[in-house]
Amino acid sequence: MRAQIIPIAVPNLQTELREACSQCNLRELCLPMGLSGDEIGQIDQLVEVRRRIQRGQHLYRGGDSFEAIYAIKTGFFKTDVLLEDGREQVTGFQMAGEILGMDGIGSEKHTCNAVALEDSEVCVIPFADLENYSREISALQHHFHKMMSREIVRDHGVMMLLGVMRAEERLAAFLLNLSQRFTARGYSPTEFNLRMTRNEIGSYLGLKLETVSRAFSRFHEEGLISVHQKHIQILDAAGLKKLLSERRA
Amino acid sequence: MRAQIIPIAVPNLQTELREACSQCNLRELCLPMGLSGDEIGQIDQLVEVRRRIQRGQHLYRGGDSFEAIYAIKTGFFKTDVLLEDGREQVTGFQMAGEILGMDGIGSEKHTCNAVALEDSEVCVIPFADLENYSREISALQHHFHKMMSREIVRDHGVMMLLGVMRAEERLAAFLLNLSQRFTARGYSPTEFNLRMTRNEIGSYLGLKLETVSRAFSRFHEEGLISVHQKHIQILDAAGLKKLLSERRA
DNA sequence: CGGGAGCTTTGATCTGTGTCAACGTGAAGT
DNA sequence: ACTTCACGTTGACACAGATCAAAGCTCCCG
Repeated sequence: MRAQIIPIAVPNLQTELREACSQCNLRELCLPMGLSGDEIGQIDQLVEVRRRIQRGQHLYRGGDSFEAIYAIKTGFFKTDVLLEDGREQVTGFQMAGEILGMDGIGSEKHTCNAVALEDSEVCVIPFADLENYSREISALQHHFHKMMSREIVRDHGVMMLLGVMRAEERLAAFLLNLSQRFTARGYSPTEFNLRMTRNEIGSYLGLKLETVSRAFSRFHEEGLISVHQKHIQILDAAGLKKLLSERRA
Repeated sequence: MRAQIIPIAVPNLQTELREACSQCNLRELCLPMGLSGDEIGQIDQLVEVRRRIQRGQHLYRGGDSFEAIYAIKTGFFKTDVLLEDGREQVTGFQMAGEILGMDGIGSEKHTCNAVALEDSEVCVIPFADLENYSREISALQHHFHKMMSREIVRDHGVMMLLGVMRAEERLAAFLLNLSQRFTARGYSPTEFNLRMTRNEIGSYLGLKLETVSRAFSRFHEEGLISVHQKHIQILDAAGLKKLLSERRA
């Protein structure tokens, strides 16, 4: 059921592909959201190239020169920033239809790392082209602004997690957020596989992996979720939500 | 030396004023950064109105409908988000030349509160107008994208603070960041007055006010800074930087 | 000039999460 | 089937920062 893919050999095991937005089943979720049929047709040339990124490989690294943003076609990524001493902060997990690379616009260099957590494909959107099309298609311009703004709002949510929530609140918020995003993509709201390790979850939530593991176990004991390794089932979403709204003395 | 200001009476104690970007001494720092003289002239009509916000008043609140972004002409703001139970996360402190309100683009409503920490003036930039001008003036378009991107990068820095740094590292990073921003505005790199309370600093850094106070005292004892109430003097910037790069076992 | 409100400092104690350590588990390869 | 390796779980203990409490400093207002 997936659109036609023509693999072409390229350097370092990544494969380039062609694909038009107008044919893409993510068009309602991704960059073209809200564009008319005509307008989507106009931006079909915007994505000239798709790139495959194997699990564990970097899409880009902090310091790489910024040329393009990337729309995730399939797969799952994390972005992180590193302190000189090696401490890592995962700044986000991104899934199909989400955009990577907007961090690089401001300085013309990427400022974080983007790593595939499973074999993935991204649509390469040369940024200069995007700005050109944006000047012609105001719906595209506006939607791009919305996406950047939402990234800022998302980041505020993470600050809230990190700044004021306790460990179990953080994990509950994390699970509910994943559930909601999987739902928007047509997957089960209650059952999914985590693509990231406990350590990566911990780094995102500002916790150590042991604390994440204990919180999972606690949720399991309390019947809120069922956990088997990376497989998660949400048994009591309302219970998880209650954790968030109930303030401890 | 300040440009002409014409006060006009308006509701709720705020005053509207007119001011052209081409006359503004912040033009090298603010939205018009990098525009040619001609281009700055073109956007002079973009800012139709200036607004005075008294200390303690809101420029906007979460939930307010989004119409405009704001360039700070003078003064100092904080932005924060609230949890239902009242816990507050300060997401940033903004000073002259910085932009407020980009959080609202994505949902057409503001998603945080912006509060003046001292009597302030902002230039109101109607967002629809900004998008229109952006389609004509590509340097403006590009610079606006850079500003949004930098906001994202800034937020990643805060996540790093909150996620992986210890209390004294957070405060050191905070002070160095303020120092650098004051410097960029022509103020002393080593001596300034904090506009925010210990509680607000704590909320920004994910710490309690007592912890912030103790960290200030500790820096003082160690000769890194001198603190008298809100007046801060940085005595050993290198020492503060060292705190950041030295990892504790 | 006195009183009070808001903010800050400092001390004593508590606690959630980190740290360290040992063991369990599942997947991949030989 | 056995080994290996990366990842996950669990327990015991430590500690950074939270919490609780009291007192000090400034500035404003009457």
